[in-house]
Amino acid sequence: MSSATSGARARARVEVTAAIKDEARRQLAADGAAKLSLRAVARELGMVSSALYRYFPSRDDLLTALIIDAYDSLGAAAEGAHAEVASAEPVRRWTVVCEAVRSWALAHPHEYALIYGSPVPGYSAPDSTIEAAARVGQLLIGILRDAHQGRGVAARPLPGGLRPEAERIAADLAPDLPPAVITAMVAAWAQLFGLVGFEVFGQFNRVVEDRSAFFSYAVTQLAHGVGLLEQK
Amino acid sequence: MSSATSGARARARVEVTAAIKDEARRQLAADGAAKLSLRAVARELGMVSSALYRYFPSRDDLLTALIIDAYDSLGAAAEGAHAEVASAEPVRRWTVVCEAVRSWALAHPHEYALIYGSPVPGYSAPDSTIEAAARVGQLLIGILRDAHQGRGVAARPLPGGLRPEAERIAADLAPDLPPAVITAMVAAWAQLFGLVGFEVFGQFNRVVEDRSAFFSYAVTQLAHGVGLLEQK
DNA sequence: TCCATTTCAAGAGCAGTGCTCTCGAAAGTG
DNA sequence: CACTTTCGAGAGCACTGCTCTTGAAATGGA
Repeated sequence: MSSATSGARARARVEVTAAIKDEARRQLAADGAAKLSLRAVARELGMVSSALYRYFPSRDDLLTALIIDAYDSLGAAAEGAHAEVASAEPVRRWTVVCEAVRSWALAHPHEYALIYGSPVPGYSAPDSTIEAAARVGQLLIGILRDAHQGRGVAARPLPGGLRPEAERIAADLAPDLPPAVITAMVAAWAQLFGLVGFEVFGQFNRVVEDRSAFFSYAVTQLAHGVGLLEQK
Repeated sequence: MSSATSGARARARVEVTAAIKDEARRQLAADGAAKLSLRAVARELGMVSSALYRYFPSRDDLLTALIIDAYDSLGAAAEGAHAEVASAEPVRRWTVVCEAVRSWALAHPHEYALIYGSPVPGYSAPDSTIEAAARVGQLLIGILRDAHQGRGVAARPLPGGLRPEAERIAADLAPDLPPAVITAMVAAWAQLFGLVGFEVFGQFNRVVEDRSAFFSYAVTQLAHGVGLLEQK
């Protein structure tokens, strides 16, 4: 059967591709993206460097694959944590998602740097990444939506100048939510990664010591800032 | 005179050192830190690469020098902008400083990435950077201090668990301010760079369009979050 | 089954990198 | 004037991403 035989080839191909990504991820976790070397990956896999180009046309393409995986890994971590408290009150669900993001980032600092640190020079995010990148945001939107339906969110007034932009953002992300809420949420989204980034990248060194307590306080403030009300 | 002659040598040395940094900064601004090449810098300066090691013992040392300069440049930009509104009300001073940080970051994206993006692999910030790095934070603290003396800041209660850490932070940064205020300020400080980073690094692509309006709204919220009161 | 085509690993090679070492010519010092 | 320090130049090492060619498999149609 042609499908079986070519399937065997295809299977071998995905296996090698996966092995390359795994080894690349290992090196990434160990030394960071800057030191990820195609030749070292090939060497570790017992193949010659030029053979690797049959699977990834360039180093940047390998990195792109790792970026997408990292977004997925972070998204899965956040979704998994959220699922365990899916029926809790919104503020709790919000903080749990934020804590999951932080935990993942601390456990995978180099992968975090890959997706939320300085962008790789020549690289511009291909469309394949934007879906994976949006998962955490979607999660937060879902929480706000539930809270909104249960009247657990109080939108604060927007400054007049921001009205058109806020309506545009809301139309794109969540037409069923008040523009003021979704706009505040986008700001909180960025601010969340400011908090996480400062901790992962060492900006809190010699400033914040009890970082867990500090983070948990900060994301609770963030939740209140988007209008989520403590209830029950 | 020995001081004059050796002064001539020393002068030549600082001149060459400055020329190297200038050319390195040019390449950094053009292509980013990853593509900064010692050999290319030397080539552009008409010297051979090995000669450059008389001035910077390694590529990382050159980068460190650029990092310190970037912190200083950002700090100067923020301080300069603040000086022009030094007598305005606190919320305005706060937003002006934030806007200055954003403007500087947008004008110098690669330098911004150098100091607030992913840290360089082997590199750990030497003590010489921490002073330069603190300038924006000091500015924000100063604004809060003035507002506090004018009763223009309302501290929100801290969760009990954060109390010891908040007092530690306050003792380090501003013993004359309420721990709740200074702690909220540290969070806002990190969140500010989350907002700026998302814009500079392209995370707002296809999400936020009118970024100036959005940013100005977000940092005003931030000001209120730390307890700054709008006053006439 | 045989043959043409496609797929792939291997090797050599190119241009570039950071960095080290040695050497000789300056410049400053007693 | 001799002596020492400083500095630029050059060669060279080990490494990188990437390309090209070559030869051996695996695949698929006749």
